[in-house]
Amino acid sequence: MRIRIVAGSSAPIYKQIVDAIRRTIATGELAVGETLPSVRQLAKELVINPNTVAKAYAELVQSGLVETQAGRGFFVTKRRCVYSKTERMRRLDESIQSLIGQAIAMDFTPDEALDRVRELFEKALRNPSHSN
Amino acid sequence: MRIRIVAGSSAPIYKQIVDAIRRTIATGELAVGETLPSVRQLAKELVINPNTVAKAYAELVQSGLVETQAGRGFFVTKRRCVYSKTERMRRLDESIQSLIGQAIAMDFTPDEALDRVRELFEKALRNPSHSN
Amino acid sequence: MRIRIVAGSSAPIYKQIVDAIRRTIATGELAVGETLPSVRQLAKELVINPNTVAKAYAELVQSGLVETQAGRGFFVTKRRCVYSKTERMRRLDESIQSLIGQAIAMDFTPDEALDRVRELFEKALRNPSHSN
Amino acid sequence: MRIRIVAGSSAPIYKQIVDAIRRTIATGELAVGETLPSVRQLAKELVINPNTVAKAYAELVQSGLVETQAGRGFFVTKRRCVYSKTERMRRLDESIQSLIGQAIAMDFTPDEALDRVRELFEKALRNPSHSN
DNA sequence: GTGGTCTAGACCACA
DNA sequence: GTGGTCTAGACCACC
Repeated sequence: MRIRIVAGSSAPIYKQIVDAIRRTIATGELAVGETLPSVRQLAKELVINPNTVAKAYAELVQSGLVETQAGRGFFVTKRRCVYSKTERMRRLDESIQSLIGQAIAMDFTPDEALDRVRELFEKALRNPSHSN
Repeated sequence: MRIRIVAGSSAPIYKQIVDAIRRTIATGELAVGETLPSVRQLAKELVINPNTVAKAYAELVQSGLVETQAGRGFFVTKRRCVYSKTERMRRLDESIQSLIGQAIAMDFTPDEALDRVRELFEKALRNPSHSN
Repeated sequence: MRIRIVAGSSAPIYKQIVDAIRRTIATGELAVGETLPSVRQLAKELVINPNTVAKAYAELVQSGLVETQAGRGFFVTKRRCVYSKTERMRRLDESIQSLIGQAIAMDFTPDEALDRVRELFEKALRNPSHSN
Repeated sequence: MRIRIVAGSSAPIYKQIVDAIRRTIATGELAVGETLPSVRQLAKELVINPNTVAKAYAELVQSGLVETQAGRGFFVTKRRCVYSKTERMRRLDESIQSLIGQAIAMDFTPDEALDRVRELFEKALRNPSHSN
């Protein structure tokens, strides 16, 4: 698995990792039961501190996407939908609001933004993460 | 001009101000050459620290939307784009990718997510950031 | 608010903090909207590293009991039931299994353990945390 | 003797072995003076690392439940209590407090929680740790 | 080798 | 003042 970290991004590194792995799981690139790269290995690969990776992984565990066995590693869970219906909606809305903020702040029209969302959505589902 | 600050929002207060003013300018509510409310007045109105308003104004100046003349106040300047097209696109995509990861990970279908994006977008434009 | 940290405990410090605060919230000792002690202050009080407190607080945020506003502090949320029904059950069972493991390992009879659980439950609800 | 190891369990493998054997001794399934399965045999049976079994046995020896005679194996020793009464109580209470925090925070009523505790307790005793 | 916890300390963003 | 991120490095538990 290859994750690209964008240094100049506004998003913190650990968030970028969470996002990236969430996508690889969501698209099935990382299948249920598979192990994630070890904390130290990924940290070395990305040339960042292991704690930063650990923080990202901890968030994935919290959200139920990933489980951990001490001494063995992190595994993609089969369990899903940890959150209640309203909570899922709340979180989706939060993400969307953040997107809208970005879009409006940069003068994209709603149509431009929506088109791009649709486009990337299809790409994500069709061509799971074009990296390997 | 009236700006409503949402305390519980995830967006920092100064950011909310920046966005709100950006939109009042975009919609023409605040025309080129007009003056913004003074820092102290707006701070009093919103019951927040003047430093926070000052910071928001500084960001508007920085982005080129607003100019300041010492002792006279802040003025709407002629609009110009700050980010290059590719830079804008890159930043937008970043936000979108994050949204998609969230949505798929929480088992929302693309249609559900897109509909919600459209919905919130319209809401945001109809009722721009609680300012009116 | 007073939290006692037990050095010799098998539970990690940050877990003890989570538990303690969870209880003060659950019993209403810390009411909705109230602010938690600041990270640095609590760290100083407990003579531990601020990061450890921050980790505990982060877990409370994740579980929806607490919200944060950067620069202002941590607040008790009114939102509840972040988790789905099955997830709540799963988490409850996990806690119970852990308890049962302890109890059996130390040769408590089920009746002894159950009585004690009942007793402490009543105490918790009746006499919110006998500390202030 | 048959011990089932649950890979996905939160409890470490060696701990599961310790608990399982402790219970076979408590129930008399393994009588005083009897020998435990050899480290290598049990490891092979459970398809785990012999070190893990060795560690479990070491803990049993440490707790006084089991003795070892070099070259001959591990034997069940006469039972004695390891922890003082107050120490046992303190540890149990710790686990219970944690459970109560969880339960109340997730809006379970004491009755719901207690019923579940009782239920899982009975299940645990009827089917002691998947060994039989 | 793996992850888990904790410390110390830096630097930034926010109010 | 507050929290948020990241680093460096220690020590432990587990496999």
